[in-house]
Amino acid sequence: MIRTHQAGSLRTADIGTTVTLTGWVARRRDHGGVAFVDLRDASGVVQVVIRDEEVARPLRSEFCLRIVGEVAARPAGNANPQLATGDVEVISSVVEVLSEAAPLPFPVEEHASAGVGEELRLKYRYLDLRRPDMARNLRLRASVTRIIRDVMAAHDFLDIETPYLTRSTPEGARDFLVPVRLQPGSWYALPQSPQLFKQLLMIAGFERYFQIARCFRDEDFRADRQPEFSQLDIEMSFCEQSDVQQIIEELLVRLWKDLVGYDIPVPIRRLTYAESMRRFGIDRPDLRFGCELVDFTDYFAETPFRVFRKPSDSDPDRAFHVGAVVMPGGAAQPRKVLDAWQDWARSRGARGLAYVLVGAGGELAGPVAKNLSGTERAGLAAHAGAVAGDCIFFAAGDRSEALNLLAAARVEVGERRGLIDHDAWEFVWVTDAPMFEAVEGPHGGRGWTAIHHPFTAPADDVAADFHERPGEALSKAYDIVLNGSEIGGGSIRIHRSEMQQRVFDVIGLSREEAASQFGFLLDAFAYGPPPHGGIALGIDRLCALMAGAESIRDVIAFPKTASGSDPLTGAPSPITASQRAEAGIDAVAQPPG
RNA sequence: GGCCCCGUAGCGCAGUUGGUUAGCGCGUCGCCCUGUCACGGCGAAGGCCGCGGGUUCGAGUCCCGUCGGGGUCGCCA
Repeated sequence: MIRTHQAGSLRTADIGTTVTLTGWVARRRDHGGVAFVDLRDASGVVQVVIRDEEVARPLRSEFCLRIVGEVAARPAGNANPQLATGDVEVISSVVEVLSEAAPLPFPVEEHASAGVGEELRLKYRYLDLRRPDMARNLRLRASVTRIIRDVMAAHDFLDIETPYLTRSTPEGARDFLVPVRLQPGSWYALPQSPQLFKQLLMIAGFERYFQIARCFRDEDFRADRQPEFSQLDIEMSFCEQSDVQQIIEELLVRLWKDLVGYDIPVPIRRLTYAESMRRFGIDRPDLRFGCELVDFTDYFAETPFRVFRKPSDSDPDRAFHVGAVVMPGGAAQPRKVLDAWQDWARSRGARGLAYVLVGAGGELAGPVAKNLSGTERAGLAAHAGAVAGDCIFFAAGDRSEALNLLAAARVEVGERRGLIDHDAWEFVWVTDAPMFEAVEGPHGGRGWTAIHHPFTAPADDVAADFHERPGEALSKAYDIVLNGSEIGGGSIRIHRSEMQQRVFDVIGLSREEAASQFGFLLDAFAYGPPPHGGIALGIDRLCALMAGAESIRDVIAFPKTASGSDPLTGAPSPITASQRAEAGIDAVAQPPG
């Protein structure tokens, strides 16, 4: 006698044996004095024949059963050669109802998995997770973390936990805060990432650290953003960028080979940030299709068309840009559709999206064309790389805003024209991002902020004059991008106090502020920190992409809705006055000393 | 915080220029059929049309507000 709890794993080789199965009733049907129960567990479904109708009749969907029976081949002469529930069935001798089930709030069968409201699914998440596709997602996720631990262990990385109750730092995203009963008026913050702790671990001499860490950020939601999320956090000492990339590539190759059945070509291609922005207008390019952007800034330098000319009153520090993206076959779009593109652009905060249609004979049409000079019209299609029948979309203005619009237009073109191969896996490293970007200062002046984070090392630390011209300084940062989604990012870190101090100077963080917020890290840098660097991979996004899920909610067991609530538990919820008092929420912290 | 879409039976949806008794499929319940597998047949129950105002002789339908869900821009070092 064999015992098994894996209904779906029964095979023809098991015929003749007696098994014990546990699971849920997926379907029950009566035919010819025989009752059939499709019994489902997390591994799949098997059909059980119950000869006692008195036993079978009360069974309803989602009753939890234990069944003892003999595995049998299916009888010949079945009208349907495509067996729905496996190659074998079980003839029951004992059927025990372990627990009954109320009528379901929504269908649990796989074929009905689409189309149920998300809120309802989350309220009954334990039923939602019984659905085979959701169960598959969570099993996939478990496989991902298992392989991560395998690969990390094979390379002697230590799994070290860091605090979830830690110090609030004003940099970056909004913190989730936790009141502290023992020190009324003082608060912990939940970590946005283990960044500072993993750097301290490097100083402590653990040369290779990893952790699958939960991170918390109190920002608005997206389909790929939750307030708490998981990342694979890695840090290494005495390493270069290529060392980190090599580990990640080995990991990604293993994951995709074992779980997707795809061989990722290595080394994964590299793009510099500058090249990515130039060709795709974005630092996370989708390389599954072409339609690369074309720079028209110089082409239109002397244009009579005002929209494409740099305004005389424009900020001299902000680069002016005219760029284009070609929509193959786009000239056939009716006026109504072209107008809809304007609405689309305006919904993204742009003034509009200029376009020129290339006619069958190469002649240009559309409202923009007549504003251009004869010379400009003559060379336009060739410069854009457009042919007869194409539509050329233009964006003009502040360079970062124009590129932003063009990048979105490029993806939109790819989707509308069906240019994106949805079975493709296009990985790319994007490297050499700028250290800083200009921001409005607190009093209206010009300031700088770190693009990656303020512990990222400058690309050339020999010259190391980044503080002289912050806008031109590049960093040793590297992001890993898959199909237009950023799935991870990291950098080589600064390991010398003097350089760290200069970064703080550039971003306008005073010595007092730096000491107050990061003093413990700066102190640690006084004790011989090794050169180090690392990376973090977003596990939720990674799993969502692997599973083909549209939202990371589909690879998280108990996610939250867009307003941050959990319909299952009712969290977040008000607390009582006594809880509030005991937590010391309303107390004012006494300054030390 | 801005913008867009959606809220009709347990679930998924339809509901015409505002018109009389709000429909369909699945599910549920009852009966029948019986090696079926998204079985089939007959029948029944099941509705504050998210909520609150307004316009109108009349509102599921139009307007305003609000709540909830989803998407997106800002935001996410």
